[in-house]
Amino acid sequence: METPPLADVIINSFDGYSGEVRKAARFVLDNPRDVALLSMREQARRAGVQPSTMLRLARQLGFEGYDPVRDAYANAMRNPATSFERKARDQQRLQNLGGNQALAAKIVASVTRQLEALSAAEQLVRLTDAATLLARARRVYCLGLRASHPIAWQLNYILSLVGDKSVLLDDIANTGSDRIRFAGKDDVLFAVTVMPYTQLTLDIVDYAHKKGVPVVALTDSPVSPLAKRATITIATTTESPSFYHTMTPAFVLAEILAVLVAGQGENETLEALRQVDSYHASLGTHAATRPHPIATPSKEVQ
Amino acid sequence: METPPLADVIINSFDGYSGEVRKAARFVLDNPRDVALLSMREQARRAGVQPSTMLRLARQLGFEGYDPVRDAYANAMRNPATSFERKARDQQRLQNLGGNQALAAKIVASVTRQLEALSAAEQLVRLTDAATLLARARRVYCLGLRASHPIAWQLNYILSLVGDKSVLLDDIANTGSDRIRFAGKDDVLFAVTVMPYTQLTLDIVDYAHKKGVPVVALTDSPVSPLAKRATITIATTTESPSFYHTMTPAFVLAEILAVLVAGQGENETLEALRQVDSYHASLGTHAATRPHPIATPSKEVQ
DNA sequence: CACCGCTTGCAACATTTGTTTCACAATTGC
DNA sequence: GCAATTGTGAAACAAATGTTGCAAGCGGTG
Repeated sequence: METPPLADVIINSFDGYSGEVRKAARFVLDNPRDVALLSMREQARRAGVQPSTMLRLARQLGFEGYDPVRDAYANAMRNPATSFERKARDQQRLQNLGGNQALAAKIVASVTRQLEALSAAEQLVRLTDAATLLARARRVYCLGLRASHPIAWQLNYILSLVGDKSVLLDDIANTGSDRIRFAGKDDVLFAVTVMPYTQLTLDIVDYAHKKGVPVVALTDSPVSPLAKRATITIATTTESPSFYHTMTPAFVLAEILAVLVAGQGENETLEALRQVDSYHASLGTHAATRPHPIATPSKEVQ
Repeated sequence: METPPLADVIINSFDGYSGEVRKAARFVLDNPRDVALLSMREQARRAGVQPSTMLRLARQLGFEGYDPVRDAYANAMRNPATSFERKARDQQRLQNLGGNQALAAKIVASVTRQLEALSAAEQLVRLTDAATLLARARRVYCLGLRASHPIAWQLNYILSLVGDKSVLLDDIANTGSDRIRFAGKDDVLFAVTVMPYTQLTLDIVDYAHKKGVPVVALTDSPVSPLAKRATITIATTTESPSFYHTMTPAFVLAEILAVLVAGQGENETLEALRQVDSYHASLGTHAATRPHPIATPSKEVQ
């Protein structure tokens, strides 16, 4: 809460208030957090004012009652990162939009907020730890079924660009997980699942865990069933304003993880990327948007 | 609130809890701020749990009632360094730590910025227009190869939850695109590719376009080769501080698109979701975190 | 099968909440 | 000085809150 929501408004019209209302306003200005955390009556008590006075203040600020005021302060505390003004602006725009566009905007806003949370220090530490573990592994087994498939696939895909040590545990004819048999202590199993947890994923993780294979878990909670078996657990959220949960935060995490792992490869990574390029050039995989993609292959790899 | 007050305690004894209490504990873990800001009953509602269960959780944690718990969380919110200081501190820490964490943070920041741009007005219009087109289509063909696979797959997956009109143009033995032969004017082809554009994707889009099949293109530029053939083009960025471009913005767009399309299904969507649930219940696809998932199947679908 | 302990949902409880109402006091204008 | 307006305090209200107690349900044991 960089600048408390109503601070400006209150300060401007403060002189217009009288006696008791000023006391109430002072309290709000001085204890913005308490506005959200305490009941109105309790605030009145601490401000040395009657409950009615609190209400009068709220009304003078243009609100229906005191709850809207508390909500405003509560929201400011919920996501300290984004400023109140911006939120207000977004809110404003939301109301001007149609239902579908509003929903779309809401989802974007929600996901954005969740992404911001990913850069918390502990998360970064976990990520880099996991990256190190994966980078040192002889083989990386990627496992993500159903809704978690894109995440596991993405990690495997990027890792496959820079080497051949990644194995995607997915295949037709129900043989997808068979290769986990060859995993050992020197390998790592990267497993993804979120609520409702896919039973097969848990089973495979269980199997690997019993065999002593280190597990990097990407899931939705530190108390997820995956976390129990995991050496390192990366937790993220999946909440969304829509009927379907979002896998986007997990998706970025996988991308970042992959990039970090690849980065530890140094020279081998560069060499591999060069090979990928010439390979695809030979096969004509990509449309030729220009003569030949030679320089800085890094940015061009798909 | 860097580490929420009771997080450790809850995580440690989580396995000892049972059923409903776990749900309550999950909520507390996932929404620490709401613990302080909302009434217990409201939290119970959001956690999908009886108020009594919240109380039982509090008792199991060694508290007299639930208010002490809320107080603990409230205090944690009162004191913490202001977000500004915290940001500065995080920044500081980032520089002290390895370059890997800095890179991770940079990627997150970059993607976050790109996501914010997605809620621009025109984007939203394009999205909803595309959603309407897809919703009205008899059949939706999803096409995304190589790096674009997760995006096409995700759209197809979500659409498959709520109906059977989506077809993923991907298969083994190089037969992935064969089914596009059956597409006509009443269908829609959803195609994804970004630089460097996959030749095969362009070819298939070309084929469909010539047959009069409307095309919704998700790509990285309004002048991408895809855009030329498209009825509606949704453009996004793929830039990333790392060697590998990010597919995350495209991924959210696909998720949102899917949700919007599903939303236009109304009753059929709800019915389909119920079916998905009972189907998976019969097969035991998901781990049973509780006796039986009855109410509000919507949130539980994976 | 009956029994057990344990968990879960429900309805009821006394408080506390935000709000309304109204009488009284203070202030203002004439 | 008096009337009118405004500000204040206290009591009363319905609604919502945290909490309690109990009955029904569950799975396992003898």
